[in-house]
Amino acid sequence: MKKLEHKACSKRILAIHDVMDIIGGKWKISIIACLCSRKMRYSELLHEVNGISGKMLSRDLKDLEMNQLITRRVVDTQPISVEYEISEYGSTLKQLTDDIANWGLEHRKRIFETTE
Amino acid sequence: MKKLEHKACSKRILAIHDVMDIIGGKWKISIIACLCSRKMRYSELLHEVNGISGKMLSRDLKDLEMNQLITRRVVDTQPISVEYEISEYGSTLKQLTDDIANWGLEHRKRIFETTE
DNA sequence: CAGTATCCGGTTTGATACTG
DNA sequence: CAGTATCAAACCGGATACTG
Repeated sequence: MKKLEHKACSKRILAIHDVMDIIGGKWKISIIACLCSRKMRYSELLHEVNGISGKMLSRDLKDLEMNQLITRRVVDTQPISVEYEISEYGSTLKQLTDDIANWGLEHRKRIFETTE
Repeated sequence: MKKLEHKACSKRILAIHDVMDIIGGKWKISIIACLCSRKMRYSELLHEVNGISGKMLSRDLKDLEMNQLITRRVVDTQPISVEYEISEYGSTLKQLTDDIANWGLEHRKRIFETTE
């Protein structure tokens, strides 16, 4: 877990900064959303999270694991595979990722309507 | 409104990418959260959104306005002031920003508990 | 007050090649 | 399969000075 700073200003704004540090960035929410639906291997995520590069995926997975949102388990197949799974704590983000995805879906509709 | 791309892959993941394009980044959610509570002038936001620079604030405000999430109104005082307000569409994000802030507040608690 | 312009270093990201 | 190493490009974001 990363240590947090403490400054004297609006708690809500600080809290939002914290969240964006953890799940902000281009890919993290997508990764979490994927893993909320089912556990996945590295290569599956690489395919599901459209557009992510291997480097970013492994870096973000490391971050998410560090923040205890997901778990990593090496499966002793030949060759090895690695299973990523949402943690109990991580699943407290499920509602949030759902809301984000749903807002995005509605937004798409709106865009396609207004731009014909 | 920005045009969106269209590729053949999971709609939910695409939707999430859209959302992160719009409200991702370091400051945008904080700005929206502020404006959800009340309309504010530029200088107020500069003070409320702890740590943001003038450049980033005006850039993000422009982005948010372009996406029709907020409105900008020049008030003819001397010197002029500018009032930013959440739009009707932008207020559909209120629940989301609340959820993010609340998750962040809980997360802070958790961190301070586990790291003593 | 509400910005814009410029400079500039740091971070993020992607492509590609490589490893166990 | 599941990554790591390296390089280069793009973008982010702060400080400062300036404008109407």
